[in-house]
Amino acid sequence: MNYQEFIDNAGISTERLCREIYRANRGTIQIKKEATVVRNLNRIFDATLKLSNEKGFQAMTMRDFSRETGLSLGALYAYFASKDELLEMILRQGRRMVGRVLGEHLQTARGPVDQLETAIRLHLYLTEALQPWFYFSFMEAKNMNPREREKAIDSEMATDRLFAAILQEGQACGLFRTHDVALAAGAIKALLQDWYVKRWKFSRRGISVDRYAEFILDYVMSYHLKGGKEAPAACQ
Amino acid sequence: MNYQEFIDNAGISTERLCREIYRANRGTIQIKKEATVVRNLNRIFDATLKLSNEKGFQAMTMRDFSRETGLSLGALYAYFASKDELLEMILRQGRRMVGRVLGEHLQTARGPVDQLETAIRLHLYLTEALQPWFYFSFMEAKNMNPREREKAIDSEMATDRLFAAILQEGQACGLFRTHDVALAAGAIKALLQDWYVKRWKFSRRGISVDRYAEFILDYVMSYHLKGGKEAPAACQ
DNA sequence: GTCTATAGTGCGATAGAC
DNA sequence: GTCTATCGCACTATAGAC
Repeated sequence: MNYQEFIDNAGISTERLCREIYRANRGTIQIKKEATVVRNLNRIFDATLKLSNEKGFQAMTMRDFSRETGLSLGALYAYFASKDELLEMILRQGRRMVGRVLGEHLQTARGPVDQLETAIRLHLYLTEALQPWFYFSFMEAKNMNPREREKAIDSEMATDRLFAAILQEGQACGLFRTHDVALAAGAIKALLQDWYVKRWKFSRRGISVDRYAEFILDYVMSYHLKGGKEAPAACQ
Repeated sequence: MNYQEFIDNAGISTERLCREIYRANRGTIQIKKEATVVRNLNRIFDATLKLSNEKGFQAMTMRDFSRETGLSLGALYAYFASKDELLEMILRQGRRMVGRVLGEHLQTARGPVDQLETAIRLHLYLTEALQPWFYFSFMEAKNMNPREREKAIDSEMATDRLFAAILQEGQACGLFRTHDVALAAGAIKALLQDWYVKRWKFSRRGISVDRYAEFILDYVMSYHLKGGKEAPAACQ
């Protein structure tokens, strides 16, 4: 799998995201014509991520927001009841899409090495495709209300556990060297996170996401894989 | 070197930091009695880092701040002319202390392996000792004015270059395997950064800073070191 | 469905008493 | 050196015209 293949298969598009949001929030969104809602939600999301990622969600005023979206203050409040609800809507829907994509693509791999590679590529490609959302979610987490923050922490821990489980299995069947799996899983996560948190650095250097995927895989495997690359029978 | 030894030698203390800040800002601080200034600057710094790291510098109001420091609004403005100047004062002084400590301790190492270990431990221990400041500086960077943001980026790039130079030297003299040094330096930085950005995760698991230092060193060295650990003569 | 105009709130910063 | 009291402003959110 490379990034282009991932994009072709994953079914990630802002259009789809906005349509899902509309259908999930028919209660709070006052506008009734689906085409209008989808068009404007697109603008609303782009503007929120852009302005927040430039100067923070709290610091983004509704006037900035109105200018960026091209909608008036009054019109904006037809789509959400408060700034806080806007935040929640974006986070919730992003989480849903991330969960769907991970769930659909993770189970295909067989054996720890293949699983580890798939999980790393999948996370990296997903964060590339939704980079503004991941950056937003990461940077705003500490400013959220307790409920939203807890969900962000849950999600962080779930990723750690996913990688830890793969590493554990690889150790159990004798394919990987023995290490603290929690620390090692955290390290993988840190390397993946760097991609969307420091995107400017990689862009500046002209590093593509596929190139970075190769790099991380090399880095991680050189720590975990034993010298002889023959898989023991226990690893399928 | 372990963390305790670092602390005993590094001369990092809030008291010292506050005294330096006072002397560097005699122009803008209206209060004249040094003892008073140092005592209150201590409160001001602790409160800023605490409140900002809980909910963001922008979201911290001067009224929250007054409550946390125990000083009135009027009193606070005797120490800085605006909220923005407070931000700048804290960033500037932190940078100065970080620069001093790195400058004093980095040159002692000889040979790429020793240099790499020293640089990693030093960065890790420094971020541990000043964790609230590093976290603050990292999370608020994108909300700063252009001048401050540029300084934060410069500092990030300088660390990358420091690690890249060590790796480059190690490769040149045949001690390290050949890799993209810029990517590898960034990876080291990402692993170090995880320590102060995700401190809650490590605390929760009871991982000490010395334990994490061993982990990172193992991780990084297993990627760079060639099989035979004998250093070629060219590496001193 | 989108607009303009504005009510009501809470902010950063200051003046002047002690 | 620190306080209380308050100014002027910019914000979020809403009401009502079109």
